[in-house]
Amino acid sequence: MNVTGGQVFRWRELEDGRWLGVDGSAWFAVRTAADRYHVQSNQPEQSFVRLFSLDVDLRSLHEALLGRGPELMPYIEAFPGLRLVRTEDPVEGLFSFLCTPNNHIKRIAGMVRYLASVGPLLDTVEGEAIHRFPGLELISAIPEETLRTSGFGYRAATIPRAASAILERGGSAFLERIQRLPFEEAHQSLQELPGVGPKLADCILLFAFHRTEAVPVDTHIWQAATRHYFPEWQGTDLTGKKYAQIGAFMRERFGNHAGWAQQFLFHDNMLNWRTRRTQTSS
DNA sequence: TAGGGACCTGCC
DNA sequence: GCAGGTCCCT
Repeated sequence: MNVTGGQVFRWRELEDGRWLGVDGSAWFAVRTAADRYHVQSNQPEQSFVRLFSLDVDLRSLHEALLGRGPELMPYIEAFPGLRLVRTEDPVEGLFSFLCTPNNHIKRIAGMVRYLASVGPLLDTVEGEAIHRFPGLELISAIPEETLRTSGFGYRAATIPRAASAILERGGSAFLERIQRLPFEEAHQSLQELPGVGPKLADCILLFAFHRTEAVPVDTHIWQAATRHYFPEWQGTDLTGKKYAQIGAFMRERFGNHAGWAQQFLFHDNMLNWRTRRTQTSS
């Protein structure tokens, strides 16, 4: 099973080889063995099934994707177990992605872990304190200076301000509205929040709200898109207009599965872009 | 719209 | 320099 997305920021490997993760008020300690998972959790099994979309039949999903985009074949074959997560708490995904701009995974994970530590204690597992991710009020109350000294850099300012902006718009009601809104409107609304541009809006929709038609276009998807779909753009820069065109193209091609297609392209390029660039530049 | 630069920090 | 961008300014 391969999983990418915001929620992986709160998964880590324990010394005994198990993976410990938190989602909403649920925690999971997972041991993988052959083709099975052994899961210890404070929640019933359905929570785990839901989180990892284990109820999604990958075989028919792959067929649907390949029917629209045969160019995905090598990526699907390379990552046959790739899945989108389906998180419980949009607040966690939203604020996790506010940590990502112009940043790298390792540091992002540390920042997300710090934010989580502000939340209420859920449990203690293997000596590890498990925190529920803080709610909007708690996040909005974190002083910028505290985040600055905790290594958040300039994101120290946007994170509490974004929480306040959501609260001003109704808090959880705003989040529920985002969930129901047509895609383009939801994408626009999220960009009212400080620190949220087109890319983060797509990440938040895909990973925090499980809007599977969302297509975050980062450097990896830009490379894949110019390789497969827009060869005439090779060597040019990604602009706002091209960003929108890539998403629209992917949605037209893959419909509500565009986000899944994005994941295959992203995952492949993420793992192979260094060698690929070496090949093409030499 | 497109182009350019600043922005925190840490790793390659 | 650059990393899973955004914001602000010509």
